[in-house]
Amino acid sequence: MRKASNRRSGGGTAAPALREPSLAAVPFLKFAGTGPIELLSDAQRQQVRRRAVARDFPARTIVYRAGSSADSVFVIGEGVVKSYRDLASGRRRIAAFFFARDLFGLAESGYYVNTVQAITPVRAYEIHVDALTELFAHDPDIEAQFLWKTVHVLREAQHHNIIIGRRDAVGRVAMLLRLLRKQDSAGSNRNIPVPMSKSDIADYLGLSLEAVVRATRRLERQGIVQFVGRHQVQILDLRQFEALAVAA
Amino acid sequence: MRKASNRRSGGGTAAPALREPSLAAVPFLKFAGTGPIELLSDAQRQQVRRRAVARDFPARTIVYRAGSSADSVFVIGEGVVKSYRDLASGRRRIAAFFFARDLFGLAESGYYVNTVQAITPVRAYEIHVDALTELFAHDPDIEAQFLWKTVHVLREAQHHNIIIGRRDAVGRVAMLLRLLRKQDSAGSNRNIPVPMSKSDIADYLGLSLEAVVRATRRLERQGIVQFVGRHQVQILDLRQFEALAVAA
DNA sequence: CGTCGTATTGAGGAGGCTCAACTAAGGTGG
DNA sequence: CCACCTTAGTTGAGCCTCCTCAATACGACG
Repeated sequence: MRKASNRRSGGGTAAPALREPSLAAVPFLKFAGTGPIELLSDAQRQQVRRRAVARDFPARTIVYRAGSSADSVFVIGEGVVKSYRDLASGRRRIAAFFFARDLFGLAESGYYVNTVQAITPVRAYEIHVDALTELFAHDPDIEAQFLWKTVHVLREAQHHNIIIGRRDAVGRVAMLLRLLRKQDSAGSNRNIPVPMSKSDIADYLGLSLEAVVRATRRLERQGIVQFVGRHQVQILDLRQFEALAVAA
Repeated sequence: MRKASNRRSGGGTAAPALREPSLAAVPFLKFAGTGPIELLSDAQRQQVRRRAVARDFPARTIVYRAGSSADSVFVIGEGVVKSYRDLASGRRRIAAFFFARDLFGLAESGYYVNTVQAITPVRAYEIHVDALTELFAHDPDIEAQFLWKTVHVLREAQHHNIIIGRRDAVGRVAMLLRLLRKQDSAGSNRNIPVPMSKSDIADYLGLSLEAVVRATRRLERQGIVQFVGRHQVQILDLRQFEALAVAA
């Protein structure tokens, strides 16, 4: 299914073929397969790496704030961030969670539109816009890959729209869990990592914290899922889970 | 503020500098101004035009259906379309309305993810994906413009997220009207064209038709706006209107 | 001047929100 | 090691808004 380049799960011993910064997306055009694939070739990753600055953000660190000058875009090597905006009403709306191999740094007229904050410790590659321009000029094909990645993010934003369009809290929570499941391990796993807090989940789903809690509790009482600590969910009844999460 | 090239509202007499297919977006980078600008140069429009097929879609025509093979992207010359998906629940979610100078044709793995239908009579430029590839190879700068346009659409999707995140129907309707107002005439106008039906508005806002009706009626009863026929709204109290639409 | 799709209005019920009190977990300093 | 403190999570009661169902009005078009 996937072009499984030379994957090796061990630690980095003798210069493993550079795997970061890596970009993943479901392609725009037809291809053999259905899931996300790696967009950048080894050579392209090197090109990007050369012009990027590797940075580490401890959990909770603000990467940038909405309204500040947008000088860079970022590619995540490892970790999870949230991209959000605080509204006049005092509410916070999380526009997206970003994971390894994601691209973020959405700007408008040179200023970031959202605030981005690390949820877990994050390693990211910061690419200055000048470097980005240079990169695109040097290799137009890299530009194409960034375009496809942006299209991918756009699709995800539309999916988010569909999620929060549901009126029932249980269904929305189920759909988010399904997202997190696909994020991890190609989605055949019954244990889902949930790095973010329930409060973050509420802000993402457009619910109150209480509604999220009640929804998860109901899922547990019905024997569909079970929380293992605060940051992992176990799926007990996959059939019912999918039924809820897909029904839309 | 805008590069007001040679605008002339009359009919096309002696070869006016080709204005279509035209792409508009708020830029990614800093620039002098704040609204959307034209992305393509005259030469680039010619390049695009050469590889595109001009097509006319009467109102209500389906441009393409979700799930069908995504062979082309489209740039709108004139008219309005809706891009939507029908859910298993029987509900319809409109992901976006697209207007003149917009780009649509979002695909995943070579298949359209949404259905697109003309709301008004539409003139569009259909660009086959092969032609698009060729176009990008020929002029990487055009590719960049398509990237910026996609980023623009992504921002709009996020804004849509914020709209439907509101719980009050009146506020959501106000935000949509504000969008339509900005779409038309740089937004200094008190008369807003509303090409779509209230049912479409409901599907866009994630409300029932009845809720949309009641919300508009309340706006009218409070003397904030007034419907003139079915497809135009007049703003009576701009201050209150903005307060509602911005508050989020 | 009928007919179909769109729009409007009312009544009743469900679900999420707010407010409020309380519990659990994680981190820090003595 | 434990007391303390802070943040995250849980649960209940009552309110409010939107949804559903149902009946009716309007308007464009043939």
